[in-house]
Amino acid sequence: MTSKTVLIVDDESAIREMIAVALEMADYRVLEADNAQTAHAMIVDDQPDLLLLDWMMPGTSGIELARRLKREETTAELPIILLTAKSEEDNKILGLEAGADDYITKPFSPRELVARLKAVLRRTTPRGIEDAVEIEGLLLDPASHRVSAHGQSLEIGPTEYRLLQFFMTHQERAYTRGQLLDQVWGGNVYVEERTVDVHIRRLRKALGEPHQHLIQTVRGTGYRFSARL
Amino acid sequence: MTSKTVLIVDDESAIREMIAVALEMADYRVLEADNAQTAHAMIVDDQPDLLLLDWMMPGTSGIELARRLKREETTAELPIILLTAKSEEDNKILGLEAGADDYITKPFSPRELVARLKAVLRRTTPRGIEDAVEIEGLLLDPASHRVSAHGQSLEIGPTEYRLLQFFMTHQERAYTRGQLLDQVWGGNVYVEERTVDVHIRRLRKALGEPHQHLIQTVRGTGYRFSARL
DNA sequence: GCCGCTTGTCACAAGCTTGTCATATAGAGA
DNA sequence: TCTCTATATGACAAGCTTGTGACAAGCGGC
Repeated sequence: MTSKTVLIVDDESAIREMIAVALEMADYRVLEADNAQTAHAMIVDDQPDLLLLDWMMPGTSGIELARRLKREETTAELPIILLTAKSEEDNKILGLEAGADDYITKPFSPRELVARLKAVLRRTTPRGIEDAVEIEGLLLDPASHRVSAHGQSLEIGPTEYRLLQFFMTHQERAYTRGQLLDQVWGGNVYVEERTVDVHIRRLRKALGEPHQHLIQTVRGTGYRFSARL
Repeated sequence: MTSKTVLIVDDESAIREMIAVALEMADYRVLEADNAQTAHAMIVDDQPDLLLLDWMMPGTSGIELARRLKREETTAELPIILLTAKSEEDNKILGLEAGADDYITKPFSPRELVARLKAVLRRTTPRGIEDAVEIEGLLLDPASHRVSAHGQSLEIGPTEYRLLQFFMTHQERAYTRGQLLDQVWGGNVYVEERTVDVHIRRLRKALGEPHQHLIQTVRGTGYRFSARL
């Protein structure tokens, strides 16, 4: 299994360190940030799979960041676990309202943390990362990181794989080249929009004749993945 | 699409000019300021959509201005891209802490600038999630950017799509060709009014026999979209 | 350091769209 | 019915947008 990336946001480096160690032992990739701004940048750039967010921080607070992330389309799906020293019910409510998926009060044991984190990930990644997606005989299996058409496995490059995975988990919806760049390439990469075209072509080629029609051009807009004609 | 306004703040007029040209070519509206004070006034008055801010300036520095803007509620949401001659990591951190959304080091190519600017705008402009509209089996779904009649998707060009979308969201009301031009083509475009006729025809053709009657001619005035006879 | 694979760009080819015209039709009023 | 005016249509050339093949730089493994 490809290991997940977790971004820890907390202003106290000791706490970050403690958590990081625990997560690394549990085989997660770990990123750290000590304030909301940096965190936001890292989220856009590195696209972590989960956010461990401290509730109280100088500057933009955790809640504030959570709200902002939920508002933006590209980050709205990112699961968030709030960390807080206060155990009051009020905060819990506020946190969940802000879009947090779970909530842990300090102090907590590394074991508890990892357990909750697993639970949230299990809950929030119903498809794509874990489960294989299949459509019209085209199968993408994240576990083996392989794509096959009617059992016959296909030759496909890394970028095309990511592109296909994104498409298969976001069907029936048109995306602009810019959005695809954000979602598949990651945030602050500076790439020509037309590059998307080239990868679309490579993907189409890799899929072969029988599945070409799944990747549809939406003239004047971008592309769409759809089983419908 | 209405073009976005970008405010460039830099004390060197040569740099401002260079950037302004690049942005204008990319179809942005450009404002310029050579110091933080003027910039602040322009932000309040003209409400630009994005700020390109030089980091080092005489008087109030870029960072300082950024901090100030983030503190004020009315301007906190304004996306900021910092420009700087220094490529040190320190500044990047400082900049992001001050609330910048991205960061470009001089020298940079106009293309890179425009690309980043687009990315930031895309990220910060909350994507309006419009709902699908349906009438008499005719369905227009903005998400998938598709029009279908009783499940069967229709072949339709970009302009006809926009025209239909406008009509479906503004039913039971007659519009003159001029109004349609304004609404669908966008304000400052000079096209022959008769052109609307042609697109109406194309739209009718695309809709096919069963839905023709929805697009009605209002003699002496213009057109109307209506389910009523 | 060399080799092979992946990527991002370009330049050019193809394919669609679009705004206009010229011409055919259809309405309205006399 | 006839006439005048407003619309509908079919055809087109220019302008854009997208598809392609080739290529060079970047990266990782040997």
